[in-house]
Amino acid sequence: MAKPGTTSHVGARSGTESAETRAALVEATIATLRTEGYAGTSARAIARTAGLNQALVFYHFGSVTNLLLAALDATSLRRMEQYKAAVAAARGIDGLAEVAAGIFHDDLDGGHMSVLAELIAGASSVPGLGAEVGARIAPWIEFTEHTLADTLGESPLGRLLPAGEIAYAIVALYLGIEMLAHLDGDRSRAEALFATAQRLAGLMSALLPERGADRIDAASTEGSH
Amino acid sequence: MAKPGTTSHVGARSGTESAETRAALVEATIATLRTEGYAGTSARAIARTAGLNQALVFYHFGSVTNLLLAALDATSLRRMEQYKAAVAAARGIDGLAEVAAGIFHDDLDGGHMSVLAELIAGASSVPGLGAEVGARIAPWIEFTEHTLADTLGESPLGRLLPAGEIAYAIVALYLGIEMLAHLDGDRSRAEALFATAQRLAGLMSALLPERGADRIDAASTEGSH
DNA sequence: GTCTATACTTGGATAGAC
DNA sequence: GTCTATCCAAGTATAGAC
Repeated sequence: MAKPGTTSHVGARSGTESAETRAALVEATIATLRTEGYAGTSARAIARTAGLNQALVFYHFGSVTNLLLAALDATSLRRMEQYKAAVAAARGIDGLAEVAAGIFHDDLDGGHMSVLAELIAGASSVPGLGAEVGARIAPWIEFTEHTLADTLGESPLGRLLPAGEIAYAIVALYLGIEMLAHLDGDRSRAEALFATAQRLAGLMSALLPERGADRIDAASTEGSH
Repeated sequence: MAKPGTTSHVGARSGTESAETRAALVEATIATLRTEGYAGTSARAIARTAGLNQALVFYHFGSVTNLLLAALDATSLRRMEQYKAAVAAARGIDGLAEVAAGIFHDDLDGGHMSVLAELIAGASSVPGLGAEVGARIAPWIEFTEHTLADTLGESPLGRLLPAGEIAYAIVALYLGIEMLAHLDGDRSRAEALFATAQRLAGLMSALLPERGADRIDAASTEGSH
């Protein structure tokens, strides 16, 4: 059968307009997910947002679920790049807290985290979706873990806390905050929380040796674990 | 019009079987939400689980959404009672961590938290649902806040941390963990996290004065804030 | 109060014209 | 590659018999 959608398809042809249509559908999916939620993101709704025909969803992606995953991949990629750049520029644990707060704000506005939240939400209905979404979250936990290890790796606190578990907790917390903020449309509590986190991070950084502050570029060459 | 469903309805008649039917539908809703997820919890699916007719959902509750909220109310009430009893019996911050871990385990098995998570998930589709669910989460944040204040209220840590924000964070974290654990069906990471939390709480309680340990019954009579 | 039957709507997915 | 037209499944909700 060889459905076009799944992953690659033609896609990599010369400069065909097909790629543009695919991209437009992906963007429309993100926008629809953001404004209408998971349940409101049907092939018809996506096509309407994109100003395209509903049948194109199935021609290019095979199913709505596949398009949903493609959309998640797209935002994840973009966000990961931005996170990495922001984290690389941050100094110490208080710098990280600042980055987290700023990015949370961006995410709520841009709806990138919403896409993930909606997909997690909808994952319980479609059988295979949960595992697929889970696989796409794993890199975020790893990224958080590496960032943590690099920031407070050899400090007393770093030795006390298992980085993997803390990373898992941070991702879970971030996700939970997003969902709560999404519920009543009230992001003030979430923002107050990030403000407090920044304050506490400031306190902590004063107590800790400023590891990672001036050796960011050396991080990848270090094998100490 | 006076739809039967919304909140009260006849309900409080003598010993009518109507109440039993309502209860059966509520229980079936919880069970279905747990096994099929939000999207799979239709009036038909609920009725099938209950061994009843689909039309009864609308007769007794007016709409599926109302029944969903009734189910959330039911589990919330039950869980709140269990939480309060468990917390009242706990000693100090390490006792609380133990309670949290045990209850998390129960919740995953019993699916009480799943109901909330699914409803939060689905809330983005139905217009008014988000606010309704949010209103039902508020008591949990308050409960957590009171518990925190009572446990480490006058300790140095208690003075440093704003209880309201930490409570908000804890609820968000708990929710996020539940959603992540639900995703891939892997609860081992979550349980490892709770084990670590217990270990850390043990460390902290050794450093803090054991406030709240022997004055739980006096908590409600205290006005100090 | 509970059932059967059904009207109405929406969404996934495909066939086939262009 | 994109469109129109259409099939089919599943869901909400109501009417009316019992």
